[in-house]
Parts: sequence; structure tokens; C-alpha cells
Amino acid sequence: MARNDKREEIVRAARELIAENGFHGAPMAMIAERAGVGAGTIYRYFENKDVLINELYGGIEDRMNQIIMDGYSTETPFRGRFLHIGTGLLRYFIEHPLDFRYLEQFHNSPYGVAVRRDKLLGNREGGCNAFKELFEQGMAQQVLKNFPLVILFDLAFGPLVTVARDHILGFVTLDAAMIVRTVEACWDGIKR
Amino acid sequence: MARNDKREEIVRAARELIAENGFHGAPMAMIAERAGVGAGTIYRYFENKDVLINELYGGIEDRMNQIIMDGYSTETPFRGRFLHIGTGLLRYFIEHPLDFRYLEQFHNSPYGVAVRRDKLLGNREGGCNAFKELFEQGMAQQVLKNFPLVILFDLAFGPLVTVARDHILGFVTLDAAMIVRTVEACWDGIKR
DNA sequence: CCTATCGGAATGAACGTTCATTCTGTAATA
DNA sequence: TATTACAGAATGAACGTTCATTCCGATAGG
Repeated sequence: MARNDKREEIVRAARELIAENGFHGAPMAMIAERAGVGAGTIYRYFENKDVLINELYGGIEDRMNQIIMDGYSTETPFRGRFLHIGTGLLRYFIEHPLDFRYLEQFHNSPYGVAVRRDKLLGNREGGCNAFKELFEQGMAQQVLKNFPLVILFDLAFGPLVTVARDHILGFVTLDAAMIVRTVEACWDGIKR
Repeated sequence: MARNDKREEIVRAARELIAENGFHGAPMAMIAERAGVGAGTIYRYFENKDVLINELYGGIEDRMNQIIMDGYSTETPFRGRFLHIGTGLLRYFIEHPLDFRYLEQFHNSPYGVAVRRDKLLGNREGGCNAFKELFEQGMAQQVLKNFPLVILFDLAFGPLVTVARDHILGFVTLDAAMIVRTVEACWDGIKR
């Protein structure tokens, strides 16, 4: 196996296992086994488990942002822009349940809280600058309800995350139409 | 210390530690220490850690439902009823951050998913029968958007949970007025 | 009223297991 | 041959749980 293949296999195995079983259900030995490498080999590519976990997160975030932002134009009216981002996000979650599960694990852990804090304080480049811009402009132009930015985020994306989770857990099944209707409902929540 | 005091101390310590550090940051030895009892003593009151965790959850849920449902009347119009429940929930979260953190830990774990599944399948009495009734009636009377019940729940309460988390993490500060406005926005999301 | 006996509550050291990480000998590569 | 990469055994820390022992209040006997 080539050097890069090995690294990739480790990443893949770790992502799968953590998404399926959580951080504590994914011991390094198990990751190594699924990746088809020795336990010690992982440490040739990642300093320790924390580094591996954080790097995984970054990779998922990057890919997600790229897909969501594809075709996004600041020329579109607010509602259309919001629907673009919202449906893109929800679709991504549903089409990549492993990534979604991983992100949930990550956000509900000290790792994730730290990242979020950094983002809010501006110490870290957020992939969601587009949202921020959208919301700030929307409020300024009285299209959106006047709320602290954080609350607007929560109103808009809180339901999407929850809905995605329920879909992935099998509590409900979302088709393309239902995705759109759900995001439209979120828009109703934030629009003036 | 009387027998009941000891049990109560164990419950208190476990709730605090799990809320603060998660299930894996709250070893039995640490719980025992904070409760001021021996490690083995816990096992005189709870068969094992799982039982302790589930019993804690039940207690929190019961107290929460009691507070939220206080003053609730099925005579009130839909919007008023929703605001009652929504603001009650959000207030409870904010006033009992430890409980909120505990519930989050719980729901993002196999324990919580199992409970949720039971509730949806009707195998378990949900304290949220009031919500269910409210939403079903609301849809039947065309006051609410027509969605699968689960999605309606998510649209309504997803943002509340997210907002509460951000408040507790210090990312935003909600006063009484903001709580009401936030729940009103959730209503806008689900109303026709 | 004092002391001996008793039973369950409480204890914390010890156990077996699991984990992240390190170490070591071997194989591949140059 | 010298160097690097590797696998997997070894390591030690941390965990949930157990269990032989201690503690303590109640009761009985003198």
C-alpha cells in the first residue's frame, strides 16, 4: 500500500467508526484493524488521537462547504439564497450520514465547543462567512427579524440539524420535496 | 448521614459531574468522592452506572414536565398554548443549565436514542403528550403547516435547544423578552 | 444502666478489562 | 548495507465493579 493510501485508509476507518460508535467506541486498535494497518502505524501519520479527530473534522467541513456553496450567488434575493444554503446543508447531511454523525459527535464534545468559540471570536476562519453576510444584510434591510446573529443562526439551522438527525435515525424519511418544505419553514421562522 | 440523604448526595454529584464533564468524564470514583461516600456505596443504591444514568434522566424529565405544564390549559388558543410550552421549556433550560447539559449528554448517547425510539413507537409514556395533542389538533384545524409530526417537533423545538445551548455556553445572553421573541419566531416557522 | 451480640450499611483496596501510546524486532527500500 | 516504515506486542493509566472487612445503631441479657 502506498504511503498516501495508508493515510487515507486510516482517515476513512476512523471516520466510519467514530460516526457509528462515537469517540469512545472507536479505539485506536479498532481503527487500525479496519484500516488494515498496525496500531502503531497510525502514530506515524497522526501525533495522537486528538490530532486525528480534529483533522477529520476539518476535512469534512471543507468538503461540505464546497458542495453547499456550489452555485451560490450573492445576486439572488435573500429567500433564494437562504433556501440554497439550507437545502444544500440538509441534503448534504442526508446524503452523507456518516459525516453528519461525525459532526454531531464532534460538536457535542469539548473539541467542538472550542472550535465554535474560536469561530465566534473570529480567531478561526469560518466556512460560514456566507451565512453571516446573508444574515447581517438581511437584518439591515429589514427582510429578517432583528435578532442577535447567534440566535438567527440557531433559528435557521437548529431545526435542520434536528430534522437530519431524525431522518438518519429512521424516525422520519425526507424526500426532496420535504427537504425544501422544511427549509421553507425555517425561512418563515427568521423572515420578518 | 441518613439513608435518603446519601442517595440524594449520590444523585446530585452524578448529575453535576455528568453535566459538566459528560458520561466519560464522570467516573464512579469521582462521583463517590463528590457525594462524600465510598465508591462501593453507590452500588448499594444503584445496580450499575447505566441504571444511575437512566434514573437521573427520569428525575429531570419529571421535574421539567411538571414545571412546564403548570398553568397549561387546553382552552387557550393554539398560539398561546405553544408559547406557554415553548417559553416554559426555554426558561427551564436556562434556569437549570445543569439539567440541560445532562439532557444533552443523554440524548446524544445510545441511552437517549433508545428512549426516543421507545417514545415514538409508543412503548413509553412520553411527558410530551401535550405537545403531540397540540400539534395534531393544530394540523387538523389547518392552523399549523402540514408536516409529519416528527418534523413539526423538530421545527418547533430544535431552535429552542440550540438557543439554550448557546446561552449556556455564553455565546449569547437571553433575557425574558428575548426568550419570548425566540419562541414567537419558532411559532412563525410552524404556523400556516 | 451497662455491656455483649448482632445485622445490615458503608467502605476502599483490589481485580479484570480496556484504552492510548510506546517499544522492538522485522521487512522493505535505497 | 543503511535507513526508513511497519506491525503488533508491551506498557501503564484509568475505568467499572466486586468483596472481605469495618462501622454503627439497635436489641438483649445481666
